[in-house]
Amino acid sequence: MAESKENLQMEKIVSLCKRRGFIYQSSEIYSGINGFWDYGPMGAELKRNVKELWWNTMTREREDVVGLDATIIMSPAIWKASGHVDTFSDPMCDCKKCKKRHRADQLCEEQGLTLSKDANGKFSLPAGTKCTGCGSTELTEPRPFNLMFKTYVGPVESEDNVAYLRPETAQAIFAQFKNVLETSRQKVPFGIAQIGKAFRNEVTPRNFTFRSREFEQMELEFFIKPDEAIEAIHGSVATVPTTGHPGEPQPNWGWQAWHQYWVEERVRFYESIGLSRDTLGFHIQTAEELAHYARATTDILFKFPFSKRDENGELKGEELEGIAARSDFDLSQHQRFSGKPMGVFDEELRTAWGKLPKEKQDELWRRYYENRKKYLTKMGVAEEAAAKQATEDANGLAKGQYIPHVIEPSAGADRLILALIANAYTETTKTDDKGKSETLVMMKFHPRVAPIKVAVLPLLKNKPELVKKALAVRDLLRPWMNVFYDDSGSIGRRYARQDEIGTPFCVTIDFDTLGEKPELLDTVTLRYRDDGKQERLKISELRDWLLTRIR
RNA sequence: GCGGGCGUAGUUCAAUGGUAGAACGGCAGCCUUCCAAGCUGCACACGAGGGUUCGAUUCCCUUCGCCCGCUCCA
Repeated sequence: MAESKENLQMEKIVSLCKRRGFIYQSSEIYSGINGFWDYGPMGAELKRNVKELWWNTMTREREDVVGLDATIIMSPAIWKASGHVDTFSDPMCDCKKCKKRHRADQLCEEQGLTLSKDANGKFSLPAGTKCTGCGSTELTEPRPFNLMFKTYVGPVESEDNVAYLRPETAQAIFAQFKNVLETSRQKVPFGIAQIGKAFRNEVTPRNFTFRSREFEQMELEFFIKPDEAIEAIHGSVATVPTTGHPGEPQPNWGWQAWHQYWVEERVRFYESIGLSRDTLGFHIQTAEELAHYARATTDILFKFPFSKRDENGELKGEELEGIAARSDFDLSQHQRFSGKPMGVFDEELRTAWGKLPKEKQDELWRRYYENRKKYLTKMGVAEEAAAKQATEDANGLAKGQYIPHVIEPSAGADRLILALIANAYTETTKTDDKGKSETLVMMKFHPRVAPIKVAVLPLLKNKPELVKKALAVRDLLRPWMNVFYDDSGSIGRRYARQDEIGTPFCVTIDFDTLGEKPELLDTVTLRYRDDGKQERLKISELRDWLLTRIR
């Protein structure tokens, strides 16, 4: 089979990843395990840099976001409240004739039949269910496709002890929302950030690490006031342009402004680590695609070599991150399921509410009531009970109480790593004096994410003074950045090796460093990765020169 | 999970029913005054299990993994 260009490109990237120690297949000596990948020495550094940059950008450099590091296994009740237990398990069956696969529940529904489920949770198709593809009734028994990894807590493997490896990190943030609120001295609007592993038993892991069964998420849940509260306090909700960064957060921002803000903040982040806007794509989810509780979701895409093309032949891109406006769905669910209040009290709102004209109070009360009732009835609460609860909630709003709404920028760390690798991968063809050409690979990582920041190289290995001086320079820089020392082979070979792992700078200790030209004593050659250009720098200035470029 | 293709050093490839070669890469030494120079030496592979056979890397089966297409992607 002829392989596509995109496929070849990915194969080259996969092979580079292995050859240079970025990514290996998990358990490779036992012929691997589908959907799991390990990071080698270079990959581990790259990933650390990315996670640290995300963490710093999202928490340490902001006043309004704090961190959390929660467990992977949590109470199974969390996954009932979040809806994962129900929606993450679809019964599937295959047609034995035409091999088409169906969702058993959908298949039955289409034919006016009901999928039955016995006490053990085993599904079975009613007699006469036909394949919609070929009409055959020869279908396999429905098998549940559970996307959550299951395990047992404690020594007894019984249904009572079932627990799940988290399929997303977000729920832990919601579950700990009250604790964080009470111990962090934050007030809405504020966010909770978390980086951590998540697990999904994907039907088909594909495209190298892009869809893995074990992966790492970098998620922010940013809690904001409901628009009704903003309107009560500020008179109206700010309108911001639908394109571009809306600027510094303002007190009168509603969910739309905050959503726009986070989309643009995240794009700035990607730009700051080397993914220019033209390598990214955007997908604004349509009303049909949106989850029922979501108000808007914008996906930030990266144009991978394996991405599909649109009708104009342009790469469409694959999701790196989704920024979702999730209303107050998540905290509401946990409030209902746990019975613990998830609302906050807002002094400012209570004061402002009291000063509102009656008509305004009524209008906001009504809108909040309708939203709450809509949510409750959607979740299967009976009409009457929903109306009662929504009334309580709206009365609460009038007293300064509400359940915060959420803007959720949720990024995949491993997808980002793969994007950075694909983006950095550059081939150049070099022809030597004899007309012999060869292809050289260079990883053009942004210095901020590059696994190794600088390589220190003595020009020659067999001159002890050069080696000694080079080791001293290495030791000078080592406390400040990831430095690599190399003295084997020719200098050109060592440069090429560094190019292939994406080291942005090389420092060469030569005879001038030792004072062959007295005016150049204690200076070094600084060589740039991307263009091979060189300049001379004083050793005394080297550290600061590098630090300004790798941060 | 289904269908198709594939699986030989780290990588890219070759050969073979009688236990495998190369290139590049790696390591060591010599050499080398700036972009994969040269010389010498060394290490490293038939994904796993079973079957057929006197003998299997080669043929068959199973399994694991990779790629493509379906399916799935809350």
